[in-house]
Amino acid sequence: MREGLAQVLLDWYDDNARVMPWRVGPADRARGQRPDPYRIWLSEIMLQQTTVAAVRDYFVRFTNRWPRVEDLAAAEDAEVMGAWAGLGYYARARNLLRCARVVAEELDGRFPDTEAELLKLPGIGPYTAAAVAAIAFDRPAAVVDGNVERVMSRLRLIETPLPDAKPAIRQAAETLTPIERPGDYAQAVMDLGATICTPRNPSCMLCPWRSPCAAREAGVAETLPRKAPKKAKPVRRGYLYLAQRGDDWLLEQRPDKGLLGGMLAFPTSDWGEAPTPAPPALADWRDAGEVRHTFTHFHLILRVMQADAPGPPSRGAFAPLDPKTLPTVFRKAHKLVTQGRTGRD
DNA sequence: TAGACGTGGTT
DNA sequence: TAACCAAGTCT
Repeated sequence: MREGLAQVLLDWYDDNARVMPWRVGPADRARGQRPDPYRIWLSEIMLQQTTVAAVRDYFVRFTNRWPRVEDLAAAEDAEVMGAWAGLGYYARARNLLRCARVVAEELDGRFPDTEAELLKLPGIGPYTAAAVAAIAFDRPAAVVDGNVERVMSRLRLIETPLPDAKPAIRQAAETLTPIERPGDYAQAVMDLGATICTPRNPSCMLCPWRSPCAAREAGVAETLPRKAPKKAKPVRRGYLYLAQRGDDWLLEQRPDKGLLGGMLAFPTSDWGEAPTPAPPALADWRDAGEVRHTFTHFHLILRVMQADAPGPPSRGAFAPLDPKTLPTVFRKAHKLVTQGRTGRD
């Protein structure tokens, strides 16, 4: 009897599953071990638009510090934002806390086990709802992330550029999702996309789906999925102010909405074509150099101004600083003056 | 609905 | 070096 495509992939996964701190591997899963929904949810939030390599240490740190969703829900906002610093997309951390508090306080500490209910929680969209339902609760939910878009567009030779191809891709993904072992299947497709069906130089010779992959057959696997061209990033400039009093630094918390929202920060001017200087205290400001940083949609060049004996600040407050709790752009500025390097991106 | 929203590794 | 890419969500 011929095995279905899902079964072929599950066989491949049984031998090739990657080991990850939040994952219950196929062998343990077969013995009946169940994943912890809290850990699956946390890993999925961290993994949004973020590589496994970048997430690993943060995940271990978070779960050591906050082993259960109730622990995370009880944490101070600033503690969690500081622990998230460096991972990026900080709205995820704000929504993470909101979600943990809803689950702890209104759902008795238990995550919902259906896509529809998960989707109602902050920070959980279509992908994450499906991933948690499938991986944590073994529901036959179709996960569609960047890996799956690539795998499906190749397997079924979907040549329509993204995002117009999304309905066809979802259709293909839902059709393939099995009733048996849907959680392992979800992880298997993503492992396939991450290790075999890669964006460039896919290892088609090693692929369990090399037959019947339509794009491989047509010799165009590497060109899929097609995507609309990206827009060029503009350059913005600004001033950043480093004021010290002994071991204390002048710091402020950024507003909850917008770029780097809710994060600890050094005071800056506005960022634009011709920024207006905005020193946060009367002082003898000196030019300490330049920091360059690239965000998702623009390049930033910051003129770093430094002062040692500033007057009373008009914004922020002086406090001890652990630079690890700063977003990367501010960590670069701190490093510039503490290690005397020119910050390049 | 298209744009906002980070970062670090790879090519 | 500049561009591209990675387990998306929100507005």
